[in-house]
Amino acid sequence: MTQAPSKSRSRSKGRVTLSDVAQRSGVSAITVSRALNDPEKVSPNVRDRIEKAVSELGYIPNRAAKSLATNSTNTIAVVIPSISNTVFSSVVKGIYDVCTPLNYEVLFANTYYSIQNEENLLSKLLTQHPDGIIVTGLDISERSEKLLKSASIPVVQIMEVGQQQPIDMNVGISHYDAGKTMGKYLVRKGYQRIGFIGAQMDFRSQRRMSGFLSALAEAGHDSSRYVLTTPEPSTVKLGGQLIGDMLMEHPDIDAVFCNNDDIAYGAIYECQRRHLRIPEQIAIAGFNDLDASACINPSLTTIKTPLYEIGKTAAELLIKRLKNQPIKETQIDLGIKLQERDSA
Amino acid sequence: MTQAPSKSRSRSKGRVTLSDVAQRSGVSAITVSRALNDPEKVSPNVRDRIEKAVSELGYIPNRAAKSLATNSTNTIAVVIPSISNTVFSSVVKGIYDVCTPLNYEVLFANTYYSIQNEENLLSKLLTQHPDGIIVTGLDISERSEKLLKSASIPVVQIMEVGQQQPIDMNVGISHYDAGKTMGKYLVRKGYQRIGFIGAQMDFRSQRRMSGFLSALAEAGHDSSRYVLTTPEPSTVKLGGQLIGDMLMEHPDIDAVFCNNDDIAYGAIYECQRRHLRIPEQIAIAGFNDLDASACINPSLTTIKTPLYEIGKTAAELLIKRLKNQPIKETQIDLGIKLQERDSA
DNA sequence: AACGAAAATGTTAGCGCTAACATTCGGAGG
DNA sequence: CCTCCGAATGTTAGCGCTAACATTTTCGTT
Repeated sequence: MTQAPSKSRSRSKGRVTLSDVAQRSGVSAITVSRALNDPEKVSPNVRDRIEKAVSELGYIPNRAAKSLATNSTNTIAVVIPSISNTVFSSVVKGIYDVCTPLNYEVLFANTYYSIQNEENLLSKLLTQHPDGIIVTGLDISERSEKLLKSASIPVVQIMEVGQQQPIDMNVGISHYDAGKTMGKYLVRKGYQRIGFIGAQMDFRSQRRMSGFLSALAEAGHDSSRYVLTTPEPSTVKLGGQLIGDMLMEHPDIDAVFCNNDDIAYGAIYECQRRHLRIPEQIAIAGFNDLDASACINPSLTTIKTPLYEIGKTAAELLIKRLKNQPIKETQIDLGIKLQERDSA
Repeated sequence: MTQAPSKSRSRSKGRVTLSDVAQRSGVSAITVSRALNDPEKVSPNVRDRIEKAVSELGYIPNRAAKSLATNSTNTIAVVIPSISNTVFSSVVKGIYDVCTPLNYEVLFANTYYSIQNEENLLSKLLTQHPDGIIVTGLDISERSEKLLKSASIPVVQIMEVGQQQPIDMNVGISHYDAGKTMGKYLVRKGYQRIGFIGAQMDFRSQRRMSGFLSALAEAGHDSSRYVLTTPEPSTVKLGGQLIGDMLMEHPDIDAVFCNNDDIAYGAIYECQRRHLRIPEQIAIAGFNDLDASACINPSLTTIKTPLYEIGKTAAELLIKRLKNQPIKETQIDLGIKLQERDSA
């Protein structure tokens, strides 16, 4: 068990390498490589010897070397606004559940909803030469688009499908239609003074709002009157503030569509605090149908979005493309569902 | 702009490399490398030429090659139970906020609270040869511990500090003390039949529970009577079920400490549904102090935990170690705070 | 027993980058 | 004008792995 004398200018840090395993098991390095990556190409008894050596030496393959040699990283990059947003953590779970068993590594970048950030993060991410990339949204800056295209790797844009042409593939829902669905629903329910409150107001929120308002307009409602938005990141607390401000200005409002469920929770809490009965005095609706939405009092009428499925489908699509498997559609609308409950 | 004829057995995929940039700017590869990594080592006018070539060619460095040459990946690995858990997404944000600006890549693995998973994920993660690693919890299987030690990289264990000796460094809070704090508080408030409900019941939850129960016992309460737990993952919905079951068996219970805020939300909703007044008829307390806890009705009495700070501190500690900077303490208790509100 | 094809294993070189040492350059000091 | 020294740049080799081709072994067939 003597250490081989290191070469004059060696930079090795003494880690166990493939050749150590090869030496120990009396075969060449490439055979060990095959035993590990393609076991059926190696005879059973050699394979056993190699496995024994691997575990005795505690060999851990070096992925960087593999990447360099194969020109592929088995990594997929994911660009999302923020992991700490419940919405995206569901999406991310879907991505993980597909990638982990297939041995794809997942790399995140959080843009925090800033386009500037997106460009920087993107070029940083590409430094890792991911095999494929999942990015949030269809609205991408020209520079980002250029970066993505020049990387010449498959791209899936998620969360949204719509008029805009995706760079490559696309999985999501139509936010405009979602807004419209809710607008029609509230009109149909007979509400008269229907409002909208929203935070963050990224592109998708804006499209939800415009779908919503166009439904109201089509029904002859004065749609622009009861709208209150802020670019601040959306939180439960902010939902309370927004509904508060709205009620201050329009005490007669009788239904509010909230940007998302978090805002809706805040709105519900604030209404309770003001002893407004929901939905009799004021109806509240949300968007996403998070887990808690079915439990809150009153249970929240909202739009159910297939968050986990978006992540899962996007990852599957990407990996199919990477494995050159046939792909039926490159643009997938996973649809939404109006979840009628007690709050509206 | 003719393509250099590829060598006989080239495996290159036509990506722009350092040498392409070098050729274009009329210097050697190493000079380009220096211009990019250590700009002040290169004369200004050469630097300009190189920068120009980089942007003209759209050069993106290959991190795998760099890792292989430098024997360091600029990557830190993070092992947590689940990203989709709000608690961990705060922690993760803390980690990101430290790592991203310093150009450290972050790699996740979700164990979903399974020790078996942890071992597998760990060996997969180590394949990437991260420079350092952050793992959740002090309770680690022997095999995992061996793996970590043999990787000989710095390790920070997070979420919890306690009796158990950490492998290397440690940032968190004492869950036992947290439970005890809440137990004492509820006793002091004069509640008589104090219970505990909990889901998931991982090691940390168990320690919270045992701290809590010992506080009750010390105060002469019959602590074991009003306890209801389940190993299922905790959700808001499950909180409702647990309190429901608890009330079925012990309708006289007058205070309940919930495993975490999500369970507490579910409990509050369910009590509302049953028209039990909180805190008059039944007090509810939680753990973590998530954003929504201050907004819910009634606002939730809970234990505030420094989630973001845990992530941030852990990442800072790890990076200090990686840069061989002096470290004052290797075990940091960030402490908790009892957040008194209306629900208890 | 000889042949040939398939299976098993080996050799060589190169993926893109940087450490370590080597050389050249530019300018201050005599 | 030469010497010397630090700054700027270059040369060489190697990080750990695998693609591509090369060689050897195995084994069924005639």
